[in-house]
Amino acid sequence: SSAVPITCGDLAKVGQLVSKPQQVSSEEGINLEEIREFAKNFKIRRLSLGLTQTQVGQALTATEGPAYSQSAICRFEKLDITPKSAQKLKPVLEKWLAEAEHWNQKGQQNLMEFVGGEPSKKRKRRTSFTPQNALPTGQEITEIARELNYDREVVRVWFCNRRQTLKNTSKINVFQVQ
Amino acid sequence: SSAVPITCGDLAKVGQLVSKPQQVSSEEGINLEEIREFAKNFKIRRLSLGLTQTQVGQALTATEGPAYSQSAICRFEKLDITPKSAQKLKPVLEKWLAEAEHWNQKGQQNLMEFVGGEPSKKRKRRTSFTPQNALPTGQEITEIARELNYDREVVRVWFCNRRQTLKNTSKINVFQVQ
DNA sequence: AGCATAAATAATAA
DNA sequence: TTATTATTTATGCT
Repeated sequence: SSAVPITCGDLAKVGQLVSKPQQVSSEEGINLEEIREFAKNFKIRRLSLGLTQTQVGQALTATEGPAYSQSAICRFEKLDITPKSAQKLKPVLEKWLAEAEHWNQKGQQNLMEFVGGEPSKKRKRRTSFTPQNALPTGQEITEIARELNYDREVVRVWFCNRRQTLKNTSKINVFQVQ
Repeated sequence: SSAVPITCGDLAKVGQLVSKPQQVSSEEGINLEEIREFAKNFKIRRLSLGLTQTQVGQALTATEGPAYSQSAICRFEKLDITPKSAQKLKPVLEKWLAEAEHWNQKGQQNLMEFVGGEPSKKRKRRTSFTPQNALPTGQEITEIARELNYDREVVRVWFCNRRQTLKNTSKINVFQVQ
């Protein structure tokens, strides 16, 4: 049988390409294996610093030129990104992370300042729902799921997330008590 | 004024005690600083293996005697646990993690077998909520509004706007269940 | 001592 | 990228 040509255009992602025999993108001289290695390490180092993808994105947006979304960081870590984009992003992340680690050496407080987050940002207190504004009971969820023809778990999570969205956007906290 | 005695009984947690001057629990000879160090490292090593607290808990439950809940692992990592409990849990976690790392060396597959998770467990496909015209009914809106303790009109308009947006952008009008 | 689930985080459909 | 769904972590409760 004839060999199937491997299309290696702009649309293929690093994660898909890296497992192929030739690990160096010939045309552009991009070392995919190196990128994979870095991506894996980046995640571990990020977590070691206790940073979220969102924090990294926001900090990069503030210091580097263009905007870096949480999704972008996520996609880089998962290698769900084209070699060209990865090649461009890698040095930016590398430099930033090294600097972040440098500040962390000098103390957690310095890192947080560097990242630009509120140093005292505390987890929101868990809300206790009163009977008046309680989430739908298990039975009600089941019923709604049936009526909407959705999986019960999907509906449960939807209510969970929906409440969060509403809480975040409305100035009035309809769900009682912080 | 008289000195306030620091109560250091069974109810105080490692995280609270470790910042105090005396870092060795005198009565029981527990080195709190060592536990803190280990807890921090444990988390990083766990994440490096790509494991969740739930996975660790379940695996421990399967191999070691008693049950270890996700909450238990979480509380250990956050040091929200009494010195006595921490002291008891530490060697168990240490031994297990070392073994997990050993298997991971031999390949990701081996680790997953050791952990006991389904190797092919894939993230659930993201559900596309595409409300068709008939959904939700007036009664359902009333119910949802009541459950969320929101004004009915607010909810109705929200769905109206949402449908409108979706109608403009989506081709299919069928409720899709993934 | 752990369950239920709220809050936070990661992943992804569009 | 944005908006928002799914997953993971943290915690109120008893």
